[in-house]
Amino acid sequence: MKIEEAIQTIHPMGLTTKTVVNLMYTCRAVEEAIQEVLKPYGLSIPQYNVLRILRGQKGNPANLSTLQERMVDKSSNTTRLVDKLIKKQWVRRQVCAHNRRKVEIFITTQGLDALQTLDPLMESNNTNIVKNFSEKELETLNNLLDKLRS
Amino acid sequence: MKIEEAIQTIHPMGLTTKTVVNLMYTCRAVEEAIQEVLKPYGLSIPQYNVLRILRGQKGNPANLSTLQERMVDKSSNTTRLVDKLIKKQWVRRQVCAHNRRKVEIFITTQGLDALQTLDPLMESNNTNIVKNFSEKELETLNNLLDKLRS
DNA sequence: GTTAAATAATTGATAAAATAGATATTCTAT
DNA sequence: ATAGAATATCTATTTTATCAATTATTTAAC
Repeated sequence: MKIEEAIQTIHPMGLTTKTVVNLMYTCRAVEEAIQEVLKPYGLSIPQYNVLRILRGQKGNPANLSTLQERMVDKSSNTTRLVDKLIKKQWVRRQVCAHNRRKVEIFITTQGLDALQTLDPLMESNNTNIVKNFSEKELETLNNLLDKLRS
Repeated sequence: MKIEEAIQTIHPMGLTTKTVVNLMYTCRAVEEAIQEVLKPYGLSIPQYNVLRILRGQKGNPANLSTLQERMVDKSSNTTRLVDKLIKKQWVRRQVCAHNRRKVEIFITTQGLDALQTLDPLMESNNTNIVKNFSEKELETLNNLLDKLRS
C-alpha cells in the first residue's frame, strides 16, 4: 500500500515530506511487529537492544555511556532501563575498579538464555518483514537509509 | 556512515537484521531533528501529527477513531493527546449531533496559526534531511518503504 | 418495545520514558 | 595539595504510554 493510501491523506504531499512520513510510518509498522515478539518476555525494544549489545561484548562489560552510544534509541534514562533488566536478573552491575564514576554492566547466563530463546523468533520475524525483497533491493534500501543520515 | 559503523557493532549482521536495525536507527535520527523543531512550541510529534490531520479536514471535524486510524504513531491514548491540545487551545471538541457516542474534533484558528508558523520550519527541516537525494532516489526509497509494509 | 450486543470514547491504575538537576569521582592546572 | 572543570551516573519530577474497566449511546434480535 502506498503511504498516501495508508494514512488516508486527502491532499497529496510533496515528495520530501512524503519520504519523511513514509519512513516514520514504516518504522512504526516494523516496531509493532517486533514488540509483539518481545511482549511475552516482558521486554521493550530498547531493553532487547541493550541485551544484544551486552552479548556482543563477549564477556566484557559495558559502561552505561558505551551502552548509550551504541543504542539504536539513544533517548531516555539508561540507568532505569538497566534497573529493569537487573530486576529480571538478565544483567548484573558493578562499580568499575579503575574509575569509580563508571559502572560495568554484564549480561548474565539467564540473560544469554533469554536471548537464545528469542534469536529464532526475531530472526523469523525479520525474515518475514523483508520476505518480498531481493538481496539487491535490501542493499539499495540500506544505502539509501545510510545516505539519509549523512 | 554505514549502519554497522554508526552503532559500532563488532560482529557483522545479516542483511535482513541489518535492514531492520538501519530502518529504526535512521528513523530515530530523523525524529530527533523533527523534535528539535517542535520543542520550542511545546509540541510532540504525535500532537503535531494530529494538528496536521485536522487541518487536512478543511473545516470538517474528525472523530477520535478517525484520528487514531490516520495517525502515523497509533500508540497511546488519543483522548489524552487531544486533551493536551485543547489545553493549548489549538483544538476544540464537541459531541457529535448525529451519533452522541462520537466526538468531533476541530482545529482552532490558533491551531492553524501555530501550524502556519511551523510550516516553513518543518519544510526546511525535511528538505535538509533529503538534501543529498535526487528525485529518483526519493521515489526509489518510497517504493522500498511501501514494499516493506506490504 | 425491551434486552443484549456492539460501538465510541473516557477514566483510572500502572508502568515506562523523557528531562532536568543533583551527586560522586576523576582530571587538570596551578 | 587544592580549586575548578569535566565526566559518569543517579535521582526526582513530569510526561507519555499501556491496558483494563467503565460509561454512554446506538444497533440488532427477539
